[in-house]
Amino acid sequence: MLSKKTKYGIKAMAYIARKKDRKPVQASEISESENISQKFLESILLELRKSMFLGSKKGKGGGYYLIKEPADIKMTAVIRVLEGPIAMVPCVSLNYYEKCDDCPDEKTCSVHKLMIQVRDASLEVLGDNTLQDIATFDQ
Amino acid sequence: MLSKKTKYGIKAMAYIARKKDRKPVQASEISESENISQKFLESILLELRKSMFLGSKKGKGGGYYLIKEPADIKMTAVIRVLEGPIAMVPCVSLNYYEKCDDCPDEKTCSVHKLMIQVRDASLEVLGDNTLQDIATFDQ
DNA sequence: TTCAAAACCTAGTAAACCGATAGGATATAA
DNA sequence: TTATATCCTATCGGTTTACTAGGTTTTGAA
Repeated sequence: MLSKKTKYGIKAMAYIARKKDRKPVQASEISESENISQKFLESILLELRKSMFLGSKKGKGGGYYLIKEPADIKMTAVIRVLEGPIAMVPCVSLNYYEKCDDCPDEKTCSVHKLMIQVRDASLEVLGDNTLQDIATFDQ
Repeated sequence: MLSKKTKYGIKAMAYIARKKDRKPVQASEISESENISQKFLESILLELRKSMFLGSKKGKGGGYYLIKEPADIKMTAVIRVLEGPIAMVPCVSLNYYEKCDDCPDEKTCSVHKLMIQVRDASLEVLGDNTLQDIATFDQ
């Protein structure tokens, strides 16, 4: 299951991407428009800024803005930062690999075998989609 | 992330499927061979029996056995019973659908759009794989 | 120079979930 | 009758989740 944090984070980035001008967007505006608790959203936007997806400006007229073009932001990257591994099992994760305690041999593990396939399928979808793709309504 | 429950459940079913004869397999044997806490495994096997994947026999020489052929058990079914929805967001789930509180319109939701694709990709993999496929070592 | 608006930071917290464990009751084959 | 196995209920410590509270700091504009 996707956490609310990740869900809200994606929605927020999509909201910012949808704005034609590149002026900073305030957390309060996103919070209202997307029905997200403002304080919670603030912490998420902060994290996205620290992960170099967003820039920010303090004070009046400040807010958050995209650093890169929406078409250059892969959803794999966003999800990895907010949610963590894309794989459903650590022993199959490319970026967060961890050996299972119980499993003596990954090569003969039935779960491993299956989850590799699921990972690859998810990776393909999430790697193909950019923020641009999901932010736009048309098509 | 896949829960240990699901992981253990799949491993246990694969273990049972791998046995050539169809004699009941004891929880203790699976627990030892697959390094799973016996009590925890018991509860999982029980659940799998109640969900009509396994049959059981009590007393000496008892244990658990498959009701259907491994080739007829799709991994989608197993995962749905043990883990719940395959979709990463309830609003995209086929079997466990739930509307999001925050989302006024699914058709214009960027997360929805993306997660539909992920769901379909996962569904294809898990629907193609049967217990037979993942239990066998060869290939 | 003051004020208000915004991001930024730290801490806490209630509730749910997870991965077990405990302690038996019940059924069955030998 | 006994050992063996499933079956059942309850509990529990730890972690995570989804926030909330209560501020500090920076900045633009009046």
